[in-house]
Amino acid sequence: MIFGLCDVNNFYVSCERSFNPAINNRPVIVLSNNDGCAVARSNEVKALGVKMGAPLHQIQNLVQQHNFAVFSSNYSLYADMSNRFESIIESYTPEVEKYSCDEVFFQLDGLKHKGHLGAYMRKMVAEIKQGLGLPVCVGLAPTKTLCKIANHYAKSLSVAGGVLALFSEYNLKNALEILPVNEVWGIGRKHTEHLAKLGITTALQLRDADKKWIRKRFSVVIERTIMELRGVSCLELNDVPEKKKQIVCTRSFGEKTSDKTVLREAIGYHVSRACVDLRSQQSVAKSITVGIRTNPFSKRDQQSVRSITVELPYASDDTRDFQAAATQALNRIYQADYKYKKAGIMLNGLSDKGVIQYDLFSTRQPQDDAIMGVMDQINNKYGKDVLRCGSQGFDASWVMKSERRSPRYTTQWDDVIGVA
DNA sequence: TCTGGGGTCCTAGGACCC
DNA sequence: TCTGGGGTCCTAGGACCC
Repeated sequence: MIFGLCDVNNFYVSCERSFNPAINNRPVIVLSNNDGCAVARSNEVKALGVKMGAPLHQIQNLVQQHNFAVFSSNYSLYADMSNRFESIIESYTPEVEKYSCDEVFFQLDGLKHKGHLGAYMRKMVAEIKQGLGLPVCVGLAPTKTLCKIANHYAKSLSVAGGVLALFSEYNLKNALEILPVNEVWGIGRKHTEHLAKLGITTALQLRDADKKWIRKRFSVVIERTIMELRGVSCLELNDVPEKKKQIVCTRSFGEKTSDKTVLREAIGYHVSRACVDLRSQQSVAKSITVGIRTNPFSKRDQQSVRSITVELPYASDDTRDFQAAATQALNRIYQADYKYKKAGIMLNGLSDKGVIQYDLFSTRQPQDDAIMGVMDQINNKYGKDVLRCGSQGFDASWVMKSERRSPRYTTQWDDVIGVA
């Protein structure tokens, strides 16, 4: 088997740089929602020791001192660049799995006729750089887990051409020997601590450990990781994107609030978003969870974290059903004496729309379905939320901060460079 | 009052990923 | 004063069934 992984270096930062070459040699960070944390860092910023997710207010000194370029997240730009990135890869091999917005797995087994695969991949890397201005690296290996590692070295060693392959036992052994075990895909903080107690600190030690013994102490997940490190492929390429099994929408507020109406509107907004998502994958949901919480970082505020799940009598994809359930849920968990910082909802128990059983006594008529369809169509055509439920409100006083967003270069006519 | 063994389904919580 | 959001998979344990 020949797997590949192509991944964009510092994706959000690279998108910003692609349209703004003036920041090519400056340290750059992109912030999370609400302009809270640094979720993407240029190499210069990483070199200064700024960690993933560092709160902006804690790194202000560095930001000033080194003249960082700071951006709010510009999701429409990143989503569009992500699609273009994937298309180019698809033109090189038909078997691809989009793993995340900046990572694509693929298989090359059918492409031996293309000649030297390393050269073929270097051509792809160059085309992505040329066409999108995005720097990418490619790792090639017999399993997905090893691809991650090959990709890691392609990046950290700044390999010429951006492509690194790991196939021979000699190369694999050298690569795994010096790799800390926490760099292995699937080994997080907890497992790293646990493994250290068993004397396992490198990827090579993990690979050569007794897999049954490890399985007893951990789970089948790590056993699979061991097999993957040995070059036995256990994780297949998921080339048909699967439907989501739950849909989550949560946001922090720009400012704390105790106002129930504001909470209701925020939740109403999330319900609408989630239901659009639900319908677009032709699913229905059986229950909705509504949650509200105070700011966990505040030392002064009284803390409260509450959530509740409401079952619908029948699985639905109708925004109105979930709005009603959400209102009910909020009434049960809301307490006036807290300052809330975040609200969210989750749709659970998803299944395919085709197979819902209507109750014999259900009052719902099938033609009701048309209403939601029409609403989605109108909103698609004239813009998000032109048509909406009243419970969503109109002024959205809870909206988050996004003070340094760059223009939507590729998805808004007015923002396209060169358009007056 | 004594009381077996096997199976499924569901949920909560933990761990991990980007 | 300021600290993101959206997912998946696995396991253990309880409820229930025969």
